[in-house]
Amino acid sequence: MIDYRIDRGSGVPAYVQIIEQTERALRMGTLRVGDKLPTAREVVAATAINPNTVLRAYRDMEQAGLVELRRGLGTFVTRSLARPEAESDSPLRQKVADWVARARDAGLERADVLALVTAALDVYDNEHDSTTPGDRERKKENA
Amino acid sequence: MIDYRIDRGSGVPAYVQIIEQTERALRMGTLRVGDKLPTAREVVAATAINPNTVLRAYRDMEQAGLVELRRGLGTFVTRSLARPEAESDSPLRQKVADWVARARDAGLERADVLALVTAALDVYDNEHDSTTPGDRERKKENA
Amino acid sequence: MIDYRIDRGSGVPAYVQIIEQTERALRMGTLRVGDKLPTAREVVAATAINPNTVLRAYRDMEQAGLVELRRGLGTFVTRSLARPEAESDSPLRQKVADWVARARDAGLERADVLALVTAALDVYDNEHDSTTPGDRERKKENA
Amino acid sequence: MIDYRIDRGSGVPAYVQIIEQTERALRMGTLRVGDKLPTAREVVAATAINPNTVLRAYRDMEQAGLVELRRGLGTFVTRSLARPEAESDSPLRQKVADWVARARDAGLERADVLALVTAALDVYDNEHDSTTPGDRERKKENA
DNA sequence: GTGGTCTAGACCACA
DNA sequence: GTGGTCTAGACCACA
Repeated sequence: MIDYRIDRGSGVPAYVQIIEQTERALRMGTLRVGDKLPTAREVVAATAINPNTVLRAYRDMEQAGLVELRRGLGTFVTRSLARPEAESDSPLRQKVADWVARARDAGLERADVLALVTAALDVYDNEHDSTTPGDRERKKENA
Repeated sequence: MIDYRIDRGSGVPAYVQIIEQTERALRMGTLRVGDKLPTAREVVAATAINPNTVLRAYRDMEQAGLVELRRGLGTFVTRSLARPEAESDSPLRQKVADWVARARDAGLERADVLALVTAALDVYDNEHDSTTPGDRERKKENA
Repeated sequence: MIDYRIDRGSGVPAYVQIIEQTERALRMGTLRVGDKLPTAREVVAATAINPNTVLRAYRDMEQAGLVELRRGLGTFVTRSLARPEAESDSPLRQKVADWVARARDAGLERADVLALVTAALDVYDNEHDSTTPGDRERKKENA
Repeated sequence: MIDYRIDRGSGVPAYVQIIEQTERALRMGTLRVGDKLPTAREVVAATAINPNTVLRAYRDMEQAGLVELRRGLGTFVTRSLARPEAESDSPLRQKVADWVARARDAGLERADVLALVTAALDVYDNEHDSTTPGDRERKKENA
């Protein structure tokens, strides 16, 4: 069961944080089609945010076609965003685990790690921008 | 000069995006103490957000001790967040560039890449949580 | 409930006046941890300044760790600045009440009274400056 | 010669700080009719603010009838705000010096001291408000 | 209902 | 010219 963590004070709206964390779990395959999301009540208990806020996030994801709200039953994943390359035994995932460990062991904070990756993404995308015109989702995804 | 990209519709407030991008540049050493940030007018020209929104971001960073707003002169970096491990010729940076290239070449989107890294960070931090009690900045940094 | 008075035309920004008055109340113990500040709407009704201006003041105080803004609930004091020496039954407070009464009865205006105290502070601090190097908050507090 | 101290970051405009400090000196008798204020150039050297800012303050005080700007000569005090009760050998001044010393020795900061005095003024003025209707300058002076 | 973001626009402070 | 304050007003986030 996905375990949401809300960072009040990050400036990012709570419902956006729920959506982001859900999408990440979908991409990682942690959450699969048919899986049940926690009830609003459960999220409230874990995060101290208001049930309406949770429902707002779930409703947004329903409109995006990711989940389905079934009255009286719960909220269920209806679409996968999983990538075979992101599976837990993939070499890509092994490698990033090694790299992250190295970075953290060297004293870098989570934010440093994410800054490094974002910078690397920017470099890659700039280089492949004019070359690969089909690659339109680049920059906009995580500006 | 840092070049802000605002993703309207990400749900993340524009002023938060400016702060996040500035902090990333500080961590990467792209922005150094004494550097001038773009004027509110320049950001407006580049991003079509309102000058007040830019100033809100700059003011928040001033209160955080990162920059100084000098009337009539501009806004200047006053504190470094740079890490030697994040320098452009560091092995860590080389490695992440390689890994990102592989991931993107395999067809993963930016969001997939960031999801993989975040998941790796979570795994690492969970493993080192109870072991390394000084490591208190974990989860909260990027919930 | 604290009752803000805005002196338009003093040249001091309205949001600064709100912060100053709040901090004074915190120092005096008039406002304690957990107390609720008036809502932006209430301040607007009482002072005829714009809600955004009130929120600017509250936000600044939140970043200073003095209060917490809770959406939908209100703004609450989170830190005390109270000094036991400033309690209402302290001899110090008795004495200053006597002195102020004498000064006012002698025809001095509020500004005269504050000028006298500021001058006395300057004299004291100059005398104890080089002597007490730990006393670094002197002059800067109220220039 | 009066020695201005500008607290950048207090939120109070620099020219207002100059006026406030000048008025305090006038009330205390530190500055008397005929005295010369420092030249803009001198203030700039001491405070690192722009000469125009100093001139703005001087011009405002000229319009208030406190000083006179004589081209090529300097700026001179033309009106006294001094009160006999505030003279350096007055009992009122002795007393406040004692009280301030006590308060500071007890560990109170400048801001605590000023908060105590302001609170005492508020109490006094509230009590004498309805009683002494001629006392119209009360609250407004230092809101 | 309470706070939060953002805008357009006026006007001010400072260099 | 650059930042700073304030406003009125629209709309959103959260309780």
